[in-house]
Amino acid sequence: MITVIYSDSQLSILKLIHLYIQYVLRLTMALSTQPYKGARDYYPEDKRLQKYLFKVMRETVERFGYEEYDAPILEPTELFASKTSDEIVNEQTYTFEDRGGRSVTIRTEMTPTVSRMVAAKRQELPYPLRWYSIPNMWRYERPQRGRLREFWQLNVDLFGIKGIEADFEIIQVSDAIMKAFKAKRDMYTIKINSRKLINTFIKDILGLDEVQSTTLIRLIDKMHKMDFVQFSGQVDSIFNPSQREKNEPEMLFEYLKATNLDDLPESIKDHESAKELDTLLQMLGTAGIQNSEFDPTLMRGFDYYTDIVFEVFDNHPDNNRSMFGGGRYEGLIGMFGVEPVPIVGFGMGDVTLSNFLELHELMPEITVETDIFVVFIGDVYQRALGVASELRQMGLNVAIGGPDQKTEKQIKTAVKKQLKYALFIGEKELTSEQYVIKDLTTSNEETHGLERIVSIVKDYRKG
RNA sequence: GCGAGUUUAGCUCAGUUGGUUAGAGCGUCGGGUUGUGGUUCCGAAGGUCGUGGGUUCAAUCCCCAUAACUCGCCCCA
Repeated sequence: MITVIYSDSQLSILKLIHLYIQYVLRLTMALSTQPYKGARDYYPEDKRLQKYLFKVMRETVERFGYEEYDAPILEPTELFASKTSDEIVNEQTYTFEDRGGRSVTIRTEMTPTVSRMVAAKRQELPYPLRWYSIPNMWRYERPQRGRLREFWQLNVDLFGIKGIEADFEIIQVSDAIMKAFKAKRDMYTIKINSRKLINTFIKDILGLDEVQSTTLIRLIDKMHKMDFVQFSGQVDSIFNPSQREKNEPEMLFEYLKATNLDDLPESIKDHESAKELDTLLQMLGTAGIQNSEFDPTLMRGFDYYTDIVFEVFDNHPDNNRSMFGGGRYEGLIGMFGVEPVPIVGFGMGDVTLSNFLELHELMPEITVETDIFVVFIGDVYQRALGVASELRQMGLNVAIGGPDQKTEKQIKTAVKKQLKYALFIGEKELTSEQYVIKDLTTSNEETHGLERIVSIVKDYRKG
């Protein structure tokens, strides 16, 4: 055992060294206050907006009889690997091993999960099944406008209806959500296409093989990103010489230029998918959704959708892009060894929706959850707490200043919290049971009993 | 994975053709009012000019690298 005895001056030097080390640590090791790349912090004012968005979504889809479900954010990696392409699983997911050596993946979409849930109770669920969810998802990719790593997505799915009525309902729900957000007809366009129709045309009528079709679909999906000369050049290179001799590329261009079903080439015009599209567009028109139109170039990815697809486009010149969409797809239900179910659905992301609402100035001012802030004056804090409790029992959301805060400070706090009302409680008020309620936005003050105060606040809350 | 732009006070941004103590507005804190804020007046705190290296007598400024952010591309379930 060695005991070291320091002199006073040595101790003060040690203290200085200690302080210096702390200082250096603070400089070099200070934690970043930034949220993780591509993810957002929700401060109360942000969370309020999100609550508004979700509330409108929930109220709208529930009016159509959809029920909310939820599920874990983690799934076994196989669930995604089986369905999605290798590139997505390997490069765009958060995948890791749990402590038991199992590979798990944070969900990047809801389809595998909802398919698993429906398959598990395939026989006992009531059809038509109307389900929705607002899950958060993670994709490992570079953030850019309208795309982050973590986002929330309303998923709405209708299971068990084979006919076009299901597609109609899903598009109608999409439109109802836009309306519920106060969007006007001219702000967005609903573009509709049939994957079955284009597949019939390029495979059965033009006679393209599987590889040609896939390449072509992929190219059509991108055609609005290039000029027509470039596009037609690339289309030509997909067709083989004998197909080119039969003028097939020109037939394709005729097809793609159609702005309504009557413009389609004669060879495909009477196909049942064309008739279905026609019925669908008529149903939408009858339902007052006139801003829906046929767009033969709409593809939405490659393999996923099997029949009707639709996309809601923002008409604003600064944001002329697809906001969200959906269509009919097989899902993964068959993979779980049960009989498949017809599914039509869509997914609506919160980021693109927020962009839309901001750009069209549709984002409302959201009021704070707290109704009223109690400002106590003098040595009455305990008794003011009693009044606050009474108000809470009467249905108000009530906050109170810190026990040591001066009156001025309490008011500043209430104003900074953007509250509408402050309630002043001092000796005078406690004695008379008449309290001063102040409207912080107008500086107007009135003196009332608690009953009257509660009704004033509740009236404001409703408005 | 590729490319462009940005990074100076808590926030929004000036600025220095390389030269002593780097500025503004807003915000924050304290005071002029012991039962009342948002308007006014006075005062204060707050910056290794993103990080590391190089050139130079001297770098916040020039060069290189790197990170973060923003916007595109790729991809998009």
